[in-house]
Amino acid sequence: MTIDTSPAAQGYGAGQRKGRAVRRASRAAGPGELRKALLFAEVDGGTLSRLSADVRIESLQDGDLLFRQGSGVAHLSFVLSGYVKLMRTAPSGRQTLIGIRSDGEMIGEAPMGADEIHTVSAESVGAARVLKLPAPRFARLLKESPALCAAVMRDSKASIARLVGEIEALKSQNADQRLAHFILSLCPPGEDRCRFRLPYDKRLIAARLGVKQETLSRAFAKLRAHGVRTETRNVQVESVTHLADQYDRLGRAGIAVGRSDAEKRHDAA
Amino acid sequence: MTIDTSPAAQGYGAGQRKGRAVRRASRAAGPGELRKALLFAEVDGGTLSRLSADVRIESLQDGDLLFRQGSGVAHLSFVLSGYVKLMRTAPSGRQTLIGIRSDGEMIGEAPMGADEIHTVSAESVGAARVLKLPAPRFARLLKESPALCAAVMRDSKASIARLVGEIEALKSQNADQRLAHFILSLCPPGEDRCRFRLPYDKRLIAARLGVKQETLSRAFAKLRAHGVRTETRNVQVESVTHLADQYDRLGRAGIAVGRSDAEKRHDAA
DNA sequence: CGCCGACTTGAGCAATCTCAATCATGGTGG
DNA sequence: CCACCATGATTGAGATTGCTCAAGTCGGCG
Repeated sequence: MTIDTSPAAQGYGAGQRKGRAVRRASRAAGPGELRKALLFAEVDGGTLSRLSADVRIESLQDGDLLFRQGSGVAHLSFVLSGYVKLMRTAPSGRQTLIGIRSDGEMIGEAPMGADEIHTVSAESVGAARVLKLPAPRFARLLKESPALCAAVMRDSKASIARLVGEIEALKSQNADQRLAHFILSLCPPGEDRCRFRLPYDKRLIAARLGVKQETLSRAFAKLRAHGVRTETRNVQVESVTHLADQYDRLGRAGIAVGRSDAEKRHDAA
Repeated sequence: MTIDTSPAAQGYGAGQRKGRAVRRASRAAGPGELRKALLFAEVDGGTLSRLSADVRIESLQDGDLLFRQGSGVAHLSFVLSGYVKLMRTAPSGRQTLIGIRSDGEMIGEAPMGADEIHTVSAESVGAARVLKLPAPRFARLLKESPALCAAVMRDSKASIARLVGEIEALKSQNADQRLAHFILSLCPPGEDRCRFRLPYDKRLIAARLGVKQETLSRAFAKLRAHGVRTETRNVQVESVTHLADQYDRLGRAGIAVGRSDAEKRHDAA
């Protein structure tokens, strides 16, 4: 992969530690590894073994670039361990976090044919291992395997649901609420009092929630009053149910669709 | 369709003009009508004619509810004329606009089987006509037709791209920029000076851009200095290129992914 | 004419960003 | 071992953006 000089490439200078396209330790892999990709959970073994030729596993270091927005789609990749962040780069050069992928998740979109272009860039967050299979082979099998089609369609639906949820959050919740929701999503189910480690640093969490780092820090401080302790990356939640209850109280008005009928009726009352 | 009393149903009281599930003038339709759905643009006639049984066309009035978030997916629908808005309702009852569909566009997601649930509500904006086909029939044909699968996957990709763009906009642009971008997207291609009509009222545009109506009004006022005149729903753009150039100047810092390498290099210089 | 809905405008306030300083931590070299 | 530095995180102060509430305008329409 070459380093281009288009406007979209701003921020990836040669010799920089971050953003380079260097990868280490690429090795071959078999069909067994493919099962680790959630996409293939319900795909038949026959299709999987046909897919498994030319499958490779690569180890990435923090900041390694997996692919760049605007470049051609050569592989379909999955996270085996670690985290990979997806970003969009505006013509101005500004980068916006679109999502973060972890164990078993697909990185980017499933290629359906030749001549596809990456709509986002993908970069490793810390050390990570990814599984890559050649896009042309995948696209070919996609045409022949209804099971694979079904898997891709299911995955797309899940992606869309996730993105819709994100848009809803950005439009209708303030920073405190988004952080509360994020923390609740990390709490292990079952326990009301819990303790866990943040999956990545606060800078990345801030980007994920769509706020500045300082704002996130203040939001964490505000949640302390609701039973959320943090020391660096460790979080302790006094009571998950209590935090969930306080949810709307952290709220703001939000961006509605004009006035809802509920509001209208309320006015009339 | 019944009116439930769950929290999510707030705002849909019986007897309200808006939000009711009443529809008028449902009539049968043939395979010819199906071609108007963009999803089917490249689907073979055989599949299409098999899909066409039980296809119906319905006329909606402003505020008519097509389906409600949380209800079962009974049909796959397309806009034939007019606009349909997609909204999510939070447990608190607050509604957030997720998207707006117009001519030929699919409303919601393609059903893949039984037991699917609508993740959003759909409501007519002004008068509209929609085409509906039974979900079970569509799901069955989806299993048998690779062409249909390909169409659905292509559509999902487009949806994802649209949603990603929206998230990027919400995270990295301020209200002025989002409005400028929206206006630019409405300008007919080719002409530098142009004049057109806004597709729907400003309340809905505000919800789409994720701001309050008052904020939108002020954003319009600010764009006047950049050659954008508006009188009610009519817009005149002095120079599309000039507006596009002014784009970043309307900007703010935005929510980046930590500091980009570009910024780091800039500091060093 | 008078009302209604859509839109605009103004004033104040709340949330968030910006800039800057500080602090803790871990690693590095002396 | 300690001084030093880089990084991440926190905190403070002030500016900006966008929201809230409220009033006012405007164009249709009965």
